[in-house]
Amino acid sequence: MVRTRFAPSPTGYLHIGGVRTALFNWLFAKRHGGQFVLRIDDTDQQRNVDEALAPILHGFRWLGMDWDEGPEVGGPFEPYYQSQRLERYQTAAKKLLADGFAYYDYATPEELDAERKAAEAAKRPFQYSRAYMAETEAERAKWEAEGRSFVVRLKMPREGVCAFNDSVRGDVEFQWSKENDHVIQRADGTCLYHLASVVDDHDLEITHVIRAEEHLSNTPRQIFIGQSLGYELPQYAHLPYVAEPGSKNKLSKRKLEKYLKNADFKRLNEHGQAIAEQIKLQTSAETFNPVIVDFYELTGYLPEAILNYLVLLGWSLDDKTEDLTIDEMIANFSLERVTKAPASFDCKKLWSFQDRYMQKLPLKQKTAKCLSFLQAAELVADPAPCEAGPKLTRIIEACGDRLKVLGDIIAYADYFFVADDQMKYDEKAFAKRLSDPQPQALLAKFRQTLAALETWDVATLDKAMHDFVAAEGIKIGEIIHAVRIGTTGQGVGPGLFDCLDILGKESCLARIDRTLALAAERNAT
RNA sequence: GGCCCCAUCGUCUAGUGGCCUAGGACUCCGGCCUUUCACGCCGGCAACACGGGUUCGAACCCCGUUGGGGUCACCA
Repeated sequence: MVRTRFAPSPTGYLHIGGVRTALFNWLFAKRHGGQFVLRIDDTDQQRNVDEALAPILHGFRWLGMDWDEGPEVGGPFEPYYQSQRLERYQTAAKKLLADGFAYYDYATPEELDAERKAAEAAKRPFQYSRAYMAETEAERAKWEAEGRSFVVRLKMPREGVCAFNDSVRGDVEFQWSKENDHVIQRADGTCLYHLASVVDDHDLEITHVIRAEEHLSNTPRQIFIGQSLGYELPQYAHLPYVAEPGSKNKLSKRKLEKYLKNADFKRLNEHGQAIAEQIKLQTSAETFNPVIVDFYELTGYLPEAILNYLVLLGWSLDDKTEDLTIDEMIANFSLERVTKAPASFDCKKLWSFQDRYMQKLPLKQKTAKCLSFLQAAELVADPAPCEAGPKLTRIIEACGDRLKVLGDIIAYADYFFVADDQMKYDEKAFAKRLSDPQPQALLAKFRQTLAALETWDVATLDKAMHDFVAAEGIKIGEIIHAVRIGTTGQGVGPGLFDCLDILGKESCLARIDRTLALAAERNAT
């Protein structure tokens, strides 16, 4: 039975790189009919774990990555919080101590620091001298008489090699002599990550530890802990990390300012910020930016698109396949096809996946999802009046592939829902197309044509416009932009006849009248 | 700096000794279409880091160089 895990630390947000790691774990478990467990690595923080965890669990749910065991769902190995498993680690530490694989260390941080500095000055790698190591009661008593407190350190081997097989890197070797005696238990009795992690992986019967490459150099000490405790070791797989846009540095949550200098990243971010503003979302750069998964949910990306983009970051099916359904990912995922080199986060490519998935989304679903954005923007009441649905469907059809994310509906649809006398104008477009008397006169004249129409549909409007153009001997561009701005306030948008049709005759005429009046007013000043 | 990992178009990648004149995708650049925008269509630019081997033959194997990155906590 394959069991994998993802072990987030409750930080308050779900990092996109973390999702990629989690996704690979999840896919691997699913592929082998195994289980995926979520374990919370909260050995360090005590307060507000629930609060800091909520966005992470929410992110997993949104992405559709369900966990078989873990917070909220429970499981046979409860609890799934490291903060609640302290006794297990202490027991393990005790055993390590009893078997001579760990020792009490009475060195003060200052003494340790001095050793470290001396090593540095002598240009040799630091290795603790074990000067304050105590392995017998007598030694302990001696140090304690001096009033010293202790931590528990691993007594790492100082010769030989640590060799292990990694599912993505192949055979890896480390010299034991280069390893340090890592602390596994603090003076206050609490235990550290490496001990906790190894004990938990064993207790939770994790078979495959699939994690980011940054843990590769931690592996020897974890192997030492595991072996010393008599555990059967899991199979390791170290994934290349996700790198910054346009560089090979590890993508981090703390370097937002730097990423914003990347034009693509900046554009993606600004687009999201604009939507957030429209739905009156209070955002902070810390938790709302393209490195954090919430960003994509809040602005209306589709989870399948995100997942599809991420799965291809360090993995591929073959030389051609780009679009994969979740089922196809599960059916085909393998660690053997994971790349070794880090992959940069490419905003443009993510965007193109989103675009394609958006166009594939059935109209009915798109309508339902867009509706909640319009409601958040307070353009449509909640619950929605019954005429809103069909109208929105028509708008979305008219928008076609202009909608790249669900949140785009706001910018494309606001003028369809706003009262005629509340419609806002894009001033640049107004100035360009309606500041001269000529287009104003044409618009006024075309208004009469529209007023005279008895039927009001796309075909009729289209014909009316073309007849008008022919009769006036003008080019269509000379009138159509003025009509668009006159009725929608915008210089760009869906096909004009669709817009007019959706708006209806009464609104169109009222809006054109208002526009004409405004233009006249501006002529005068 | 020590240790470890990595190295194909700008980016994500295919490629496991001959099928490679190196394939696909995104981006970019032309052109077409077009009432705006967005699509769509057609075409194009663009890579095996370098140097040695091994071999009849190397993007693929070996060694070295260079470059990039990760990691060196009483963080996770």
